[in-house]
Amino acid sequence: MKKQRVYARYTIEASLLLGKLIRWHRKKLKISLENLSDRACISRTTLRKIERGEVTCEIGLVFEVATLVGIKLFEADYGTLKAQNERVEDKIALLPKSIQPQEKDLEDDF
Amino acid sequence: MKKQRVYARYTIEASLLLGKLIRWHRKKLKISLENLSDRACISRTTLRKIERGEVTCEIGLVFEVATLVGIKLFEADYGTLKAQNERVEDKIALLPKSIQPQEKDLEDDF
DNA sequence: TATTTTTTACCATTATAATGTCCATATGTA
DNA sequence: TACATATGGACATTATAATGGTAAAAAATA
Repeated sequence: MKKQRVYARYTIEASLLLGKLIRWHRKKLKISLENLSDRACISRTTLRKIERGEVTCEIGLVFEVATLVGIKLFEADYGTLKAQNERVEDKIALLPKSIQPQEKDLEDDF
Repeated sequence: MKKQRVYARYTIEASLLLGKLIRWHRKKLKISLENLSDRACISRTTLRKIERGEVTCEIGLVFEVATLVGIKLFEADYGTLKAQNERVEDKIALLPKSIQPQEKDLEDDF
Protein backbone atom coordinates (compact mmCIF):
# COMPACT_ATOMS: atom_id res chain seq x y z
CA MET A 1 0.00 0.00 0.00
CA LYS A 2 2.11 2.83 -1.29
CA LYS A 3 1.62 6.44 -0.35
CA GLN A 4 0.91 7.32 -4.00
CA ARG A 5 2.23 10.83 -3.97
CA VAL A 6 1.10 13.28 -6.60
CA TYR A 7 3.45 15.70 -8.31
CA ALA A 8 2.68 18.82 -10.30
CA ARG A 9 3.13 18.34 -14.02
CA TYR A 10 5.70 21.12 -13.86
CA THR A 11 7.73 19.11 -11.36
CA ILE A 12 7.55 16.03 -13.53
CA GLU A 13 8.52 17.87 -16.68
CA ALA A 14 11.44 19.63 -15.02
CA SER A 15 12.79 16.38 -13.61
CA LEU A 16 12.38 14.75 -16.99
CA LEU A 17 14.27 17.54 -18.71
CA LEU A 18 17.20 17.30 -16.35
CA GLY A 19 17.38 13.56 -16.91
CA LYS A 20 17.30 13.90 -20.67
CA LEU A 21 19.96 16.59 -20.58
CA ILE A 22 22.21 14.30 -18.59
CA ARG A 23 21.71 11.49 -21.05
CA TRP A 24 22.43 13.72 -23.99
CA HIS A 25 25.60 15.11 -22.44
CA ARG A 26 26.78 11.64 -21.54
CA LYS A 27 26.31 10.36 -25.06
CA LYS A 28 27.92 13.46 -26.46
CA LEU A 29 30.97 12.68 -24.32
CA LYS A 30 30.84 9.04 -25.44
CA ILE A 31 30.72 7.79 -21.89
CA SER A 32 28.89 4.55 -21.26
CA LEU A 33 26.22 4.41 -18.59
CA GLU A 34 28.33 2.12 -16.46
CA ASN A 35 31.39 4.31 -16.85
CA LEU A 36 29.49 7.34 -15.62
CA SER A 37 27.81 5.52 -12.79
CA ASP A 38 31.24 4.36 -11.64
CA ARG A 39 32.60 7.88 -11.69
CA ALA A 40 29.62 9.11 -9.72
CA CYS A 41 29.92 6.20 -7.29
CA ILE A 42 26.32 5.18 -7.84
CA SER A 43 24.76 2.05 -9.27
CA ARG A 44 23.78 1.61 -12.88
CA THR A 45 20.19 1.22 -11.77
CA THR A 46 20.21 4.59 -10.06
CA LEU A 47 21.79 6.35 -13.02
CA ARG A 48 19.18 4.87 -15.32
CA LYS A 49 16.46 6.20 -13.03
CA ILE A 50 18.11 9.61 -13.02
CA GLU A 51 18.32 9.70 -16.81
CA ARG A 52 14.69 8.65 -17.01
CA GLY A 53 13.87 11.67 -14.91
CA GLU A 54 12.30 9.78 -12.02
CA VAL A 55 11.26 12.17 -9.28
CA THR A 56 12.25 9.82 -6.47
CA CYS A 57 15.98 10.23 -6.91
CA GLU A 58 18.08 12.18 -4.45
CA ILE A 59 18.77 15.69 -5.60
CA GLY A 60 22.43 15.41 -4.61
CA LEU A 61 22.97 12.40 -6.86
CA VAL A 62 21.17 14.03 -9.77
CA PHE A 63 23.12 17.27 -9.42
CA GLU A 64 26.35 15.33 -9.01
CA VAL A 65 25.87 13.45 -12.26
CA ALA A 66 24.80 16.63 -14.01
CA THR A 67 27.97 18.25 -12.77
CA LEU A 68 30.10 15.36 -13.99
CA VAL A 69 28.83 15.71 -17.54
CA GLY A 70 29.25 19.47 -17.45
CA ILE A 71 25.72 20.73 -17.13
CA LYS A 72 25.41 24.23 -15.72
CA LEU A 73 22.72 24.52 -13.10
CA PHE A 74 21.04 27.91 -12.80
CA GLU A 75 23.21 28.83 -15.76
CA ALA A 76 25.96 29.65 -13.33
CA ASP A 77 29.48 28.50 -12.61
CA TYR A 78 30.65 27.80 -9.09
CA GLY A 79 31.65 31.35 -8.27
CA THR A 80 28.36 32.72 -9.52
CA LEU A 81 26.43 30.17 -7.51
CA LYS A 82 28.28 31.20 -4.40
CA ALA A 83 27.64 34.87 -5.05
CA GLN A 84 23.97 34.22 -5.70
CA ASN A 85 23.74 32.31 -2.47
CA GLU A 86 25.00 35.30 -0.57
CA ARG A 87 22.62 37.63 -2.33
CA VAL A 88 19.61 35.48 -1.51
CA GLU A 89 20.83 35.13 2.04
CA ASP A 90 20.94 38.90 2.35
CA LYS A 91 17.46 39.23 0.92
CA ILE A 92 16.16 36.71 3.41
CA ALA A 93 17.71 38.70 6.22
CA LEU A 94 15.59 41.67 5.23
CA LEU A 95 12.36 39.77 5.75
CA PRO A 96 10.84 39.01 9.17
CA LYS A 97 12.33 35.93 10.75
CA SER A 98 8.93 34.63 11.66
CA ILE A 99 5.74 34.72 9.62
CA GLN A 100 2.75 36.37 11.22
CA PRO A 101 -0.40 34.21 11.24
CA GLN A 102 -2.46 34.99 8.16
CA GLU A 103 -6.21 35.57 8.13
CA LYS A 104 -7.89 32.34 7.21
CA ASP A 105 -7.96 31.08 3.60
CA LEU A 106 -7.37 34.43 2.06
CA GLU A 107 -5.72 32.62 -0.77
CA ASP A 108 -6.57 28.99 -0.59
CA ASP A 109 -5.57 28.61 -4.20
CA PHE A 110 -2.32 30.00 -5.37
CA MET B 1 29.22 3.07 9.61
CA LYS B 2 27.81 5.41 7.04
CA LYS B 3 28.78 5.35 3.41
CA GLN B 4 30.13 8.89 3.68
CA ARG B 5 29.42 10.02 0.18
CA VAL B 6 31.31 12.95 -1.26
CA TYR B 7 29.69 15.62 -3.39
CA ALA B 8 31.26 18.18 -5.68
CA ARG B 9 31.25 21.66 -4.22
CA TYR B 10 29.23 22.69 -7.26
CA THR B 11 26.55 20.18 -6.34
CA ILE B 12 26.45 21.42 -2.77
CA GLU B 13 26.27 25.06 -3.75
CA ALA B 14 23.51 24.46 -6.30
CA SER B 15 21.44 22.53 -3.80
CA LEU B 16 22.01 25.25 -1.24
CA LEU B 17 20.89 27.93 -3.65
CA LEU B 18 17.66 26.17 -4.50
CA GLY B 19 16.90 25.77 -0.81
CA LYS B 20 17.55 29.40 -0.06
CA LEU B 21 15.44 30.49 -3.00
CA ILE B 22 12.56 28.42 -1.70
CA ARG B 23 12.87 29.93 1.72
CA TRP B 24 12.99 33.42 0.34
CA HIS B 25 9.94 32.90 -1.86
CA ARG B 26 8.03 31.37 1.02
CA LYS B 27 8.74 34.30 3.30
CA LYS B 28 7.92 36.70 0.51
CA LEU B 29 4.52 35.04 0.24
CA LYS B 30 4.14 35.13 4.02
CA ILE B 31 3.55 31.43 4.24
CA SER B 32 4.68 29.66 7.38
CA LEU B 33 6.89 26.62 7.14
CA GLU B 34 4.12 24.40 8.42
CA ASN B 35 1.60 25.88 6.04
CA LEU B 36 3.83 25.14 3.06
CA SER B 37 4.75 21.68 4.23
CA ASP B 38 1.05 20.93 4.54
CA ARG B 39 0.37 22.11 1.02
CA ALA B 40 3.22 20.01 -0.29
CA CYS B 41 2.06 17.02 1.75
CA ILE B 42 5.43 16.64 3.39
CA SER B 43 6.57 16.92 6.99
CA ARG B 44 7.98 20.08 8.49
CA THR B 45 11.22 18.25 9.07
CA THR B 46 11.58 17.48 5.39
CA LEU B 47 10.77 21.01 4.34
CA ARG B 48 13.34 22.32 6.77
CA LYS B 49 15.93 20.02 5.20
CA ILE B 50 14.93 21.20 1.75
CA GLU B 51 15.27 24.85 2.69
CA ARG B 52 18.64 24.09 4.23
CA GLY B 53 19.69 22.74 0.87
CA GLU B 54 20.49 19.25 2.06
CA VAL B 55 21.56 17.06 -0.84
CA THR B 56 19.80 13.98 0.46
CA CYS B 57 16.29 15.18 -0.30
CA GLU B 58 14.25 13.72 -3.13
CA ILE B 59 14.37 15.83 -6.24
CA GLY B 60 10.64 15.48 -6.74
CA LEU B 61 9.88 16.94 -3.33
CA VAL B 62 12.32 19.80 -3.81
CA PHE B 63 10.97 20.67 -7.24
CA GLU B 64 7.41 20.37 -5.97
CA VAL B 65 7.98 22.87 -3.19
CA ALA B 66 9.84 25.14 -5.57
CA THR B 67 6.87 24.96 -7.90
CA LEU B 68 4.44 25.77 -5.09
CA VAL B 69 6.24 29.00 -4.25
CA GLY B 70 6.48 29.94 -7.89
CA ILE B 71 10.12 29.34 -8.70
CA LYS B 72 10.84 28.85 -12.38
CA LEU B 73 13.16 25.95 -13.02
CA PHE B 74 15.37 26.23 -16.10
CA GLU B 75 13.83 29.68 -16.43
CA ALA B 76 10.97 28.09 -18.27
CA ASP B 77 7.23 27.75 -17.87
CA TYR B 78 5.49 24.44 -18.38
CA GLY B 79 5.06 24.76 -22.11
CA THR B 80 8.67 25.70 -22.61
CA LEU B 81 9.83 22.78 -20.49
CA LYS B 82 7.79 20.43 -22.61
CA ALA B 83 9.15 21.90 -25.82
CA GLN B 84 12.70 21.67 -24.53
CA ASN B 85 12.14 18.06 -23.60
CA GLU B 86 11.20 17.27 -27.14
CA ARG B 87 14.18 19.11 -28.52
CA VAL B 88 16.61 17.22 -26.30
CA GLU B 89 14.86 13.98 -27.14
CA ASP B 90 15.40 14.69 -30.82
CA LYS B 91 19.05 15.48 -30.28
CA ILE B 92 19.52 12.23 -28.39
CA ALA B 93 17.96 10.36 -31.29
CA LEU B 94 20.69 11.68 -33.56
CA LEU B 95 23.42 10.10 -31.44
CA PRO B 96 24.28 6.38 -31.48
CA LYS B 97 22.07 4.38 -29.17
CA SER B 98 25.02 2.57 -27.72
CA ILE B 99 28.43 3.93 -26.82
CA GLN B 100 31.43 2.31 -28.46
CA PRO B 101 34.14 1.19 -26.02
CA GLN B 102 36.68 3.96 -25.61
CA GLU B 103 40.44 3.50 -25.66
CA LYS B 104 41.70 3.31 -22.11
CA ASP B 105 41.86 6.41 -19.91
CA LEU B 106 42.03 8.86 -22.78
CA GLU B 107 40.40 11.33 -20.48
CA ASP B 108 40.61 10.09 -16.96
CA ASP B 109 40.09 13.58 -15.75
CA PHE B 110 37.28 15.66 -17.15
C1' DT C 1 27.32 -13.35 -39.36
C1' DA C 2 29.71 -13.96 -34.96
C1' DT C 3 31.47 -11.53 -31.10
C1' DT C 4 31.65 -8.08 -27.70
C1' DT C 5 29.70 -4.48 -25.11
C1' DT C 6 25.96 -1.57 -23.98
C1' DT C 7 21.56 -1.05 -22.53
C1' DT C 8 17.38 -2.42 -20.27
C1' DA C 9 14.56 -4.97 -17.03
C1' DC C 10 13.54 -7.31 -12.78
C1' DC C 11 14.00 -8.17 -7.82
C1' DA C 12 15.37 -9.19 -3.00
C1' DT C 13 18.27 -6.91 0.21
C1' DT C 14 20.30 -3.02 2.45
C1' DA C 15 20.89 1.69 3.43
C1' DT C 16 18.80 5.77 4.38
C1' DA C 17 15.33 9.49 3.58
C1' DA C 18 10.77 10.87 5.38
C1' DT C 19 7.89 10.99 9.12
C1' DG C 20 5.89 12.40 13.52
C1' DT C 21 6.53 13.64 18.15
C1' DC C 22 8.46 16.20 21.86
C1' DC C 23 10.71 20.03 23.63
C1' DA C 24 13.10 24.50 23.70
C1' DT C 25 13.71 28.85 21.84
C1' DA C 26 12.72 32.80 19.10
C1' DT C 27 9.61 35.96 17.22
C1' DG C 28 5.75 39.05 16.49
C1' DT C 29 1.53 40.98 18.35
C1' DA C 30 -1.94 42.56 21.59
C1' DT D 1 5.19 42.25 29.52
C1' DA D 2 2.31 38.29 28.39
C1' DC D 3 0.47 35.40 24.92
C1' DA D 4 0.31 32.85 20.70
C1' DT D 5 2.61 31.08 17.01
C1' DA D 6 6.73 30.04 14.24
C1' DT D 7 11.03 28.05 14.10
C1' DG D 8 14.67 24.81 15.27
C1' DG D 9 16.85 20.61 16.98
C1' DA D 10 16.90 15.79 18.32
C1' DC D 11 15.23 11.18 17.91
C1' DA D 12 13.13 6.44 17.11
C1' DT D 13 10.22 4.52 13.73
C1' DT D 14 8.59 3.69 9.15
C1' DA D 15 8.70 4.02 4.33
C1' DT D 16 11.29 3.77 0.43
C1' DA D 17 15.40 4.85 -2.49
C1' DA D 18 19.86 2.74 -3.65
C1' DT D 19 22.23 -1.28 -4.36
C1' DG D 20 24.04 -5.40 -6.66
C1' DG D 21 23.09 -9.48 -8.87
C1' DT D 22 21.17 -12.05 -12.87
C1' DA D 23 19.37 -12.35 -17.39
C1' DA D 24 17.95 -10.95 -21.94
C1' DA D 25 17.68 -7.86 -25.73
C1' DA D 26 19.84 -4.37 -28.59
C1' DA D 27 23.59 -2.34 -30.81
C1' DA D 28 28.24 -1.65 -32.61
C1' DT D 29 32.40 -3.77 -34.52
C1' DA D 30 35.42 -7.09 -36.79
